[in-house]
Amino acid sequence: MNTRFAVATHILAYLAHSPGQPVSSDVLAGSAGTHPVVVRRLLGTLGAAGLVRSQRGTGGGTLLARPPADISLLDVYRAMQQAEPDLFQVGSTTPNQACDLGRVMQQTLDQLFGPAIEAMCTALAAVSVAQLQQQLHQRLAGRCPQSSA
Amino acid sequence: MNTRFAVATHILAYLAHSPGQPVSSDVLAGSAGTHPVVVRRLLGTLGAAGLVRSQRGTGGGTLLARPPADISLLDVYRAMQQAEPDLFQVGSTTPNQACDLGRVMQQTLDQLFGPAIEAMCTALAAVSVAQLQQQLHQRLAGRCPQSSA
DNA sequence: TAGGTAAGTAACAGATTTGGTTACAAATGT
DNA sequence: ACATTTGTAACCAAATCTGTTACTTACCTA
Repeated sequence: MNTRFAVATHILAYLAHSPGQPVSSDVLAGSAGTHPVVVRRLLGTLGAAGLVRSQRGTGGGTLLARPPADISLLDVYRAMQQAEPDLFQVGSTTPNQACDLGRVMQQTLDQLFGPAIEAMCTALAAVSVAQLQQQLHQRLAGRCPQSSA
Repeated sequence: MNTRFAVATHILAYLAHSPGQPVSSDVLAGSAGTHPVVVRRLLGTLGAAGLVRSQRGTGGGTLLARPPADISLLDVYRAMQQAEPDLFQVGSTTPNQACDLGRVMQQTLDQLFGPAIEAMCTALAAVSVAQLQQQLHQRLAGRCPQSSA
């Protein structure tokens, strides 16, 4: 998998830390260790999925469009998948269409992978950004409440 | 994901079709729609994981090292992961280590993803190559029992 | 033992993907 | 007006992936 999912989650967790306070792509990029444009690309995807809202101009930035408890990792997954459809997909073979075995292999694999992907989605749906933030807060053990990079 | 997992599964299903009968990488490549060397690469990985055995020379080829009922898709997954460790892994961010948030983000993400990956593994473990072959057989509805490409 | 067959493996090429970067237009507040 | 920040397009270097060639090693058979 690419880093997009992880970075997107990172961004959302950061935004959850500053409720009501727009955060610039510069700050987010600094925290996630990437480039502001990369962040803005991801924010575009997250915005299209209705997870964040952005404001241009002075004092602008991005904030969560919903309470962090209402955003699950599955939402993030779906948002990223919308932009890049084969994130968890089983890589398609190009089986020999002349061979019957090859011809039905792809659909059979897809069907068998269905439950596996579904199971993963269920697990992702069980985790909210609020929970993620809480986890982070626990690990931080009080210091560095939100800023510092 | 890359096509390796799918092709490897394809290969195993094909081998399950010809029990006790060594199949050459040429034949397997023909069925999977790829190059014999690609197949041999994958067979090397599968062999290292103890899923297949190969014989060189005339009449040689590869056959399953165990009954297809004793090989799960999780075995395949693990074999491929052995050779390429981050198949389903959550892509690692390179978060700003100066920021406390960045520092704990990676391990927190890993922990949260744990159950999701575990769920997927459980689902994969529930499907055996024998079941896969049976599925294929049903779809083929009788014609093309094993060869033809 | 000679020759053929097939696996094992290294090396390389072309295509694709990915993340980072620059550049610039559009919007928004001061 | 002017500074700030998002929104995008374009491009680059690096990595990755699949296919391919070439060659060695092992094994079987005539």
